[in-house]
Amino acid sequence: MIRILVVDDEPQIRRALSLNLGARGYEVFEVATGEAALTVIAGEHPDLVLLDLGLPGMDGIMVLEAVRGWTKVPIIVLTVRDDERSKVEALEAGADDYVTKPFGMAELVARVRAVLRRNPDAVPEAPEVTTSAFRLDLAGHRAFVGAEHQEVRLTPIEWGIVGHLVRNPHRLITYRQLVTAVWGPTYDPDQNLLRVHMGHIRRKLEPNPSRPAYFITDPGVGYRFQPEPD
Amino acid sequence: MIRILVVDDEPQIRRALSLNLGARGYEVFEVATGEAALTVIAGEHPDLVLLDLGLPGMDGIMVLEAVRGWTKVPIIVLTVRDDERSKVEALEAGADDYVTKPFGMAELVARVRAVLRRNPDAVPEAPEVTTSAFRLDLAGHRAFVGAEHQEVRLTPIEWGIVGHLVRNPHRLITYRQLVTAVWGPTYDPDQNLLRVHMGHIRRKLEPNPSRPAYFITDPGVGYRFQPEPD
DNA sequence: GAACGCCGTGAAGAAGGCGTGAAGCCGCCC
DNA sequence: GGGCGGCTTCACGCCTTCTTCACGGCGTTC
Repeated sequence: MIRILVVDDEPQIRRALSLNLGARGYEVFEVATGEAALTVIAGEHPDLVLLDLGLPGMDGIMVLEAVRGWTKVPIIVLTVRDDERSKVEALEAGADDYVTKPFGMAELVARVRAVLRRNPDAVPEAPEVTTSAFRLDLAGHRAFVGAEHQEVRLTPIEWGIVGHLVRNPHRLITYRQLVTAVWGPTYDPDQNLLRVHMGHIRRKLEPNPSRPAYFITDPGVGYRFQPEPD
Repeated sequence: MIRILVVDDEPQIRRALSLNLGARGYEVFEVATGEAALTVIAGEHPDLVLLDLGLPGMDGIMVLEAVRGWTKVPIIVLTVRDDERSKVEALEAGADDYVTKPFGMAELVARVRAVLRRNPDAVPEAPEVTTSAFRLDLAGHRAFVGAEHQEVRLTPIEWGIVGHLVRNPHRLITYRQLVTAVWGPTYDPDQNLLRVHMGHIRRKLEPNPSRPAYFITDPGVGYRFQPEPD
């Protein structure tokens, strides 16, 4: 089921989009403000965002810029502004497509499909990771360790950290990248906080927590996930 | 017994379809308006819908769009309009097939069979879920618990929540997904509301409501249905 | 060898989420 | 009108989780 977030302050527009997209089999969420959009994008990981530019308070461009700091979710901008500058500004800020109101539903749906087609990896994300020590079900938030496949429970923050590392195997992830992925771009916690959580994660998943084999520290930079220990 | 809903405002057409399909062993319902069609589809869950486009008031396309928001029931459109645009419009709106009047009964029956063949999961959509603690008849909205198969009554909202969870076993469903599935994409209730309903559901279905074994909480994210406890 | 920086760990307080009982409200049926 | 069932909200207690702080280990640098 493909999940779409509609961000618009006009209820009748949200309604119309909801009905039409829902009729095409998409699961639709609606929010009216930029702030709420950020929350939902971070929490729900929708497959696509339809974003109105003319929002009260935090406007569409600000949402775009904030969001692009931590996710590549496809975003289609909807707006009444038809001038060249606005288009360039939105696309530069990271929008995937730009639709001016009023628009036909057929056109919008076609663009939605096009953008989703262009980002094929967005939907079928590999939800399972298996190593010789543990198995992670990213989508179902379940983790099993050892030969006995005993289930262990990770907390939401732990899932955030593990998920981000595991989705980028072998890649070095900096502290800041991890922090913005888990807590959002504004948060600036004690440097030690990440270490504490990593400690918890290792204790739950690593066969020998004091000698990490999968979640490797890169001193001074960040962490790295190694699918198979050397 | 495969159940077919006929939606047409002309009584003689309904009659003819009824007779012919009934003779082939299908169970046929008839309604004359789009509004009535929605009610019957929601309430009876027919296995297939024959939908006339030229309805008074709420027309066929509107019915299609409304229906596609919540069910994938196969729909064959019947109409006098033979132009390309109408066909595209109907198929885009979610129709499975398009038949122009006048049509032969043999052809229609063949198309009915073809559409049903194409949607094999539509008919045997497991309307029943059985665990060692309870049995749910999703289609009939009936629930039985314990070894004595005692019936318990769930409210509409409870059926909405349970149904959505149970149709996605093992999958983690976020709060927002559940809320949009039950109350619609606009609704943004007190976070606590879902917890209250989950409490009621657990008290009715779980053997030990204070230690849920089937309807599992994923703290900070949502809920998950586990068909068999570990 | 001492000082420093960085990392991991244990413990403890703070914060927040979750479930629950109770009460209000509303629509419906008797 | 009265009773009833269902939906929603509120307040509260519990428990998990998050966060902070202090400390020890280890390697590097001076």
